Amino acid sequence: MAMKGQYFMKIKRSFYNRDTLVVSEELLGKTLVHVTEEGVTKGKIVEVEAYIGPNDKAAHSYGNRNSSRTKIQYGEGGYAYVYLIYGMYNCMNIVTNKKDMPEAVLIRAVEPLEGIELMKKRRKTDNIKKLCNGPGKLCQAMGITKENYGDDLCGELLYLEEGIVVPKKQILKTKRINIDYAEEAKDYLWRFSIKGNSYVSK
DNA sequence: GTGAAGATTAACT
DNA sequence: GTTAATCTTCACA
Repeated sequence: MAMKGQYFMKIKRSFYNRDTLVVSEELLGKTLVHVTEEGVTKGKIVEVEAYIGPNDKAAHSYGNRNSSRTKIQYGEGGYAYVYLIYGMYNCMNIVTNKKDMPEAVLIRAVEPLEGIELMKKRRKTDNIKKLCNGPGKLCQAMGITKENYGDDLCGELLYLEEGIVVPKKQILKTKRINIDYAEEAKDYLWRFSIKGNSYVSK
């Protein structure tokens, strides 16, 4: 089989084992891939949020809380941290930084690339713009559940591929949303999105 | 063992 | 703008 070239290379562990804010920015434009029995779905990451445990009141791992839920964040980067929120929706995070650094990046929105029919079936809608424009929605569309908790992103089922490189001036930094309880942490500009992309969440 | 709250979404008024 | 849906996790006893 011919060399696929850099645009389809799987992202390596070393990418994730770096500073969380740097990884967050560089995640934009990359392709999220999930292989399931029903088929393959791919989406371009267009919006993310960083959660840096020890100093981030919004993070589940704030103050180095280490529970059965957050423990995956204490390992190496490059693993999936999936949790159920409000009893109904799953949210997918990518664990970043090195061992004993409980940090992660929440995937908030992707642009559907492959397996769009499957996404429509799972989401029960034909509106492409609404398939993956939110953390709960993209997990539903791509079939990501807490069964994927701890999955190795350097494995074969759930991983990232190189995508387009997003120029700095197209990266929008804004405050995170829906975390008003987090006091001063809610003002951090830790939400990154691709400027003008119509698939980001509302 | 018991209870409160949440990194959301869709459907309402 | 407001609210219900729905269940795991965490804090406390």
